[in-house]
Amino acid sequence: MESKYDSLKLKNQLCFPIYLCSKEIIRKYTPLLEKLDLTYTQYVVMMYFWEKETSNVKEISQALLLDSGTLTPLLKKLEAKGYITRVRSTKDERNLDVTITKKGLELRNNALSIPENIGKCINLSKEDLEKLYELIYKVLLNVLKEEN
Amino acid sequence: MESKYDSLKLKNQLCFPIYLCSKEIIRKYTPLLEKLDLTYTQYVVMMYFWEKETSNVKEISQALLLDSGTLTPLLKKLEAKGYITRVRSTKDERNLDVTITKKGLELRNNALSIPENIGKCINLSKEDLEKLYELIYKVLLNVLKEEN
DNA sequence: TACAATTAAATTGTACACAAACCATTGAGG
DNA sequence: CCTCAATGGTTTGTGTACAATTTAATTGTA
Repeated sequence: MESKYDSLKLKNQLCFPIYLCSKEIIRKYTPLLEKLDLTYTQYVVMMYFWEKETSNVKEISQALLLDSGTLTPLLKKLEAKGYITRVRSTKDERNLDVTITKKGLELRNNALSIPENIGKCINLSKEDLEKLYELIYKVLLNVLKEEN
Repeated sequence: MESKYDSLKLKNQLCFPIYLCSKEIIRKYTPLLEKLDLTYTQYVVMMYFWEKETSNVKEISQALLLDSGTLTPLLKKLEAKGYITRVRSTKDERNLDVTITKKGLELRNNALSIPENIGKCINLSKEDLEKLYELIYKVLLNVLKEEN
């Protein structure tokens, strides 16, 4: 029987399974990342630095869609672990120059097995993977596009 | 040029856009849910109670994949808002009977416009929506299946 | 050149999210 | 019965996550 409340049923929600997927995949990462002494978010930031060795809070924030209020303590933790350095820019003291260290760069070698490992958990065919990637990106762009 | 590190590039990660999607959609919910005095997680729990008026922490935890350590304070907040009641079961004092109140049930009427509103942000065709739903569910089941 | 507006980070406050430890209740075996 | 293992929930500790506020530095402008 239909009801005007059908759209509020959990099984008709798209966001809920996406939210669960995100949480549960991240949970799969946790034991793998423990060996690197990283959390998932820290791992994402390290992936960013493996591609761009120097940056600042604003750039990271824009690239990873993370708030400065999230990044500030997170970067301090990565600095404490010796993976990055944090120094005020001499050109513009408002900016914080964040740079990966030798230790941080070397960490990448210990992370090489992780993507494969997670891929096994996700366990999709190549076509499904590509389609999912395409659709998730489409949603992400749509959600970010809207200014309302 | 190829590199052995390619699999660690952010753009080759599937989890990252899923994680962003989840966060950003939830962010779209926030202003809509403000009118109901709910956060996203609280909203999910209320949707659960709109379908099942009485439950307990263990059942909710299993249905929504939320830890009891997350649920305890969250349910206390919903109780403080008057949307649910929390009473120890008389049959087995270990269980907590959680029941939606009249006020909590009535709240559903104020939530009716939300799914449509979010749908507009996500802005996918019917086919894309169905495909995405299917794929996300497939991933979720795979990730949950694995016991390693 | 003062000084208002802007900018980049940091801080504050609230709310998950979950592992691990804890605690009270219950049920099962001796 | 009595004890002890199992169960269901709560608490504690750590780490995001972000809105809103604050602070310090810089820039644009009268």
